[in-house]
Amino acid sequence: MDHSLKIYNSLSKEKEIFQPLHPGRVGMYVCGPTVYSDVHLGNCRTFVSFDVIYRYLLHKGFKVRYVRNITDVGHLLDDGEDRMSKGARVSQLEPMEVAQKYSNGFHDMMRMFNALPPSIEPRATGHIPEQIEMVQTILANGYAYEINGSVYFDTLKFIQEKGIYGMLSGRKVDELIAESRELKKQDEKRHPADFAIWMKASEEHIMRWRSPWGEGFPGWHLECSAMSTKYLGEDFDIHGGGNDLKFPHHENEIAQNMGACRHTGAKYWLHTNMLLLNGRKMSKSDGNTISPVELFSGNSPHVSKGYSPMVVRFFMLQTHYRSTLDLTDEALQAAEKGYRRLMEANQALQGLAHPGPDIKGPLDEEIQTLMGQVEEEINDDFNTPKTLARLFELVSKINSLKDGHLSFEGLTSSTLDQLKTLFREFIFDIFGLQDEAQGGGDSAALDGLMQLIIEMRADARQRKDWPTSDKIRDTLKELHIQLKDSKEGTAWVKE
RNA sequence: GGUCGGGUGGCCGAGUGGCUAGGCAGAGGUCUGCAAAACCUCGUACGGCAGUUCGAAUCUGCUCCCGACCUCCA
Repeated sequence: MDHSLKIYNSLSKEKEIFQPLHPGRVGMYVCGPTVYSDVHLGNCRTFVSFDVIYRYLLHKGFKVRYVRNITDVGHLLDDGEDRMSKGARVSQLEPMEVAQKYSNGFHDMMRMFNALPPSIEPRATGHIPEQIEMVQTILANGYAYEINGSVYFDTLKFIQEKGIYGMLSGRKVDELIAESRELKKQDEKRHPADFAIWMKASEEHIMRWRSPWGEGFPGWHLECSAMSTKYLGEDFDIHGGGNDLKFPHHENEIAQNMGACRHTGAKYWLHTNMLLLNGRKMSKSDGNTISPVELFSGNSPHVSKGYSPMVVRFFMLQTHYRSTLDLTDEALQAAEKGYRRLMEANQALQGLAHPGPDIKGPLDEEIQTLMGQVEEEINDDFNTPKTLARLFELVSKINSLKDGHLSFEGLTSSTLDQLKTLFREFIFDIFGLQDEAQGGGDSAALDGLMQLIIEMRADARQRKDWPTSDKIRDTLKELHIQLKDSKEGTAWVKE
């Protein structure tokens, strides 16, 4: 059985066996959000994907330094205005207030999705000296030029000397020349493919810092180069982000890294695919959009009801991170049921006691094989849908054992224990799911109450008092509590 | 237009030369006072047209359709 981790590298366009630069340690940088408005659901998908990757690396025993930045400067709009400044102007706040407000919202959302916080969450504005230093290095190396207080990366020269520009996005410079849009300040650039690494601040520009080239602000791509270098070194293991960042952001990042320290930065580049709504890209302008909050509350024409964060997370795991994920109401409903099935099976499993005797037979082997496959699937480029498929095959076994359709004969108690551990680890530690059916703080009282009701119904059933027992069952159903009868007694679950 | 990724059973979604995931929905059965839950069985799908092959959904060519990116984007 192959237990090595394989990762698809966007740089080589192939799956490669993961070998960390330093044994036992992994450095991972993921491009975080620009905090100028509420988090987009698509952001959530990307960060949930990397959360699973982070969690799995931790599970494998790696010491992981996970850096995910917050962009709070330099990300310009079409008209040349800074996204942060615009947010500040529109709501009459300090740019830092805008950044703080949406950072808080972003963190709240990540918590709802049960995404682990990164080890370091650096902000672009907190690393202006590092960025200025990098600009100086790139200038000194001859891959940039200064004009009127702005500094541009000399893409053409870089291409001529290094010949690697475009390796990530598969782009060619001739095309870049021919198709580049008309942009403000483009006239300053020597070549349309050049990009700003330091921008001179105009009179009305609020966010500005002193630099060797006058007052200005850093270019959008620079922060990631500067901060990844600072916290992970000139060479590190994994760099991740959304597909849409491949070009120009990551392409330029690589160019900057090469321009500054002659390294590409990360060894493995991972890109998550886009989230679609009803088969097409989410877009505010044509109404084809839904926010995380709307999705949770059901307050949107695109969904028939609300879906909990864990259902949404499970839904995301059912698709591979490199495939587009199409959000539809129907698919969410299916995911909700699947999620519950998995959770309930796990609860049943954790409660299973081996009746003995402890003998190894065909069932033991079958379960061992499936458990091995679970591990194999996640090792194959974090294939969560396939991993889930394997877990669901085990769910059938678990439910059969619980219901007595399958005998414990031939299953060792050690394998049963391993299975319990495997489920706990995959569901909670790696997939990061939480059991929402497990009641909140009032669960002790509720449990007692439900126990009483279930006993009363059992009495009624013994007396063949069907109207009473059915009334209990139906009334609870209306309260979204479902009773599940089996040979072992009655269980209940919140719907 | 350029670049890239797709089109898989009613829906979602893996897979990728023969052994043909999984979830949801559906049908039949077991169980049940009746249900629900659970379990068992079932559908034999891979856009179209050619070709390679003993064998293709999987490879090649052509074609149709969809999506993303092309300096706003996770």
